[in-house]
Amino acid sequence: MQHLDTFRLIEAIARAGSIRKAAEDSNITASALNRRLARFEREFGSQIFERLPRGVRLNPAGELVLQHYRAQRSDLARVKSQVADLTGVRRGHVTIACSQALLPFFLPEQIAAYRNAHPGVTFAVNVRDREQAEAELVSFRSDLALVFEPRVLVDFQVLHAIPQPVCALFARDHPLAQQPELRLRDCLDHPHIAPAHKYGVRGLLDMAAKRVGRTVTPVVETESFELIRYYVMHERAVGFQIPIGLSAERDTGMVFRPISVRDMPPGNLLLGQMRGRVLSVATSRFADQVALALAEMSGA
Amino acid sequence: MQHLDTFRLIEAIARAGSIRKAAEDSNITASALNRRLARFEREFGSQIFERLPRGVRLNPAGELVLQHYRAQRSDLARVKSQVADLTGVRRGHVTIACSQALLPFFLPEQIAAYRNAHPGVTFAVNVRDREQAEAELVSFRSDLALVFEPRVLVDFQVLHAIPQPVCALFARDHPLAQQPELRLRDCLDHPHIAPAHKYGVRGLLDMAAKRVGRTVTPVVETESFELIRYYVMHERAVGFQIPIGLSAERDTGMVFRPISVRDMPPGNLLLGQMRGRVLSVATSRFADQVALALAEMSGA
DNA sequence: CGATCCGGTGCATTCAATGCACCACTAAGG
DNA sequence: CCTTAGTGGTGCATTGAATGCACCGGATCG
Repeated sequence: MQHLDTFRLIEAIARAGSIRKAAEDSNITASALNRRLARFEREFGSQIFERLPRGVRLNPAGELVLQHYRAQRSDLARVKSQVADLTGVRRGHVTIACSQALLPFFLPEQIAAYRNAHPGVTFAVNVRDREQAEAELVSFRSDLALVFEPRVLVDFQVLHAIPQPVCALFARDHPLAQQPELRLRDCLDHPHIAPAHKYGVRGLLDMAAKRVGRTVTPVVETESFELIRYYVMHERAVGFQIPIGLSAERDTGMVFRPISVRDMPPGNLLLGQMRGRVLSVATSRFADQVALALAEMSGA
Repeated sequence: MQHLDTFRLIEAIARAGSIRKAAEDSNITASALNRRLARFEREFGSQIFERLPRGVRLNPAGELVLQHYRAQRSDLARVKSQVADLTGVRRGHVTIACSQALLPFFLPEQIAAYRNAHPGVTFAVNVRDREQAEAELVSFRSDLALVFEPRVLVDFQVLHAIPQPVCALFARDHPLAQQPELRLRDCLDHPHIAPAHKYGVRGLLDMAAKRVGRTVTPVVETESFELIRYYVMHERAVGFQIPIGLSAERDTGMVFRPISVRDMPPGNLLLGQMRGRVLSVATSRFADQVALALAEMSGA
């Protein structure tokens, strides 16, 4: 696998922007690395880096090469996983890029359930906003993405989708807890804590507020939904999150209720992979399990 | 590219069925080859050959590995082709598996036209029956297939299809040349020369004959459509072929006419590739050109 | 039972990959 | 305008992985 080693070095050069820095990062001499690159370019038949006075930078050919090797590496992992499956040993590794909402309840439960059945399978969970998640898939850094209301859909192949209404959350003794139906204007009339604009929940809130001639003016704006969940217990404020990121049993003292569909259509939580890619056995089975769990959830 | 070299050797072992034979074919010692294989299996993490008393044979894991590397090699070729495209040099190589009907007129014309525009692109044309053609695509030995009435359609992604009625051909002074509409029974009443059963033309003939209670009883049965074309000039016999394999201008002294659709539905000539594969720039453009030519042909 | 094939292994050799020292060059920065 | 600290690239000695040779143990076939 000498070959993939060279590719790892090429990736390091692209990342560092300089042969010498990359050499240092990779614990080899710059000369050796320089030669590896030169040899690769000679054998490949064309330069893949532009030589700049202050370093090097991938040229378009290099971008293609990088993409090719990432795909190859991922496919090799899939083959290994399938082989492991053949030999009876259920091993594998699953990398997931997901929205924050999945972190507290859904994913831990799903991963634990899967690992209970297949202890040989390991996981990596990367928290990413919806734009980053798709980039992760395209560069093969993640196998699956589970995100709320992703923006771009090129190269994102949807494996499963369930609707998730935006919910308002507040302390149990908050006046809104008495309301039979929760309207958006009521939430906005109270002090509220909202996620940053890059998140899908905020996008839906902004859009819905605009439609009724209001704006979202949070007293606290944050990138952390965890903060939102805990904050509403301290100030008598209204937070926002989708149901999958909430649990009535676990967060006692807090209640959450969906905002009326008259004000806001539900958003979509999407499970997806890179379009056209063949997933490893473990990843594929885990995706099946997650899809099933999502289906049961939206059915119930 | 040390790595792809090892894979070439593994392919040689799989082909030869024995390390020693493969070593001889590859001009290295059996010991070196044995070690390469051992090292690969060690690094890969599992054996890919069963060791038999009289040699070795790929195990299921090996089949997967082979498939993976073939895909990888093909994808690397695509990347190289795209890079060549970037650097302005239009180079590339296109491998086609095709039915015999394409050989005399259609493909030479198409290839010559393409090479006239892009002299850097080279071609390989493999004559294959319809079953072999699909196998060629799956194993990445060919990039495109252009075949008449392929049987299996798994993994065969159709890029373009045109109908082709089976035609009867005979000498200009053959009695059938007077007939206003050509019926199947008339052809079968005369001595006829027909292709072997594995060909689509024969399949359609057999089926149509059965429907009218007749059988195809050729005086000459052959695997060569070239023989058929020339034979009808020597004996007063009826041959069969699809229009794309025939030319009124070029084969003077011979005429051909479609068999009435009342007796036989036209078959399909399909241009296809391996499902899901990304073709090289040259291959993709050539496929576009061929599809266009086919469209014009069926339109006219 | 001998001949012949097979995959696998210890040992000496060789050649490609590496590290070191150094060159030429450029962009900043007094 | 010169210094300095970066950069990519190169000649040379060294080393270690891949190779070839000779050989082993075992299975099949005539």
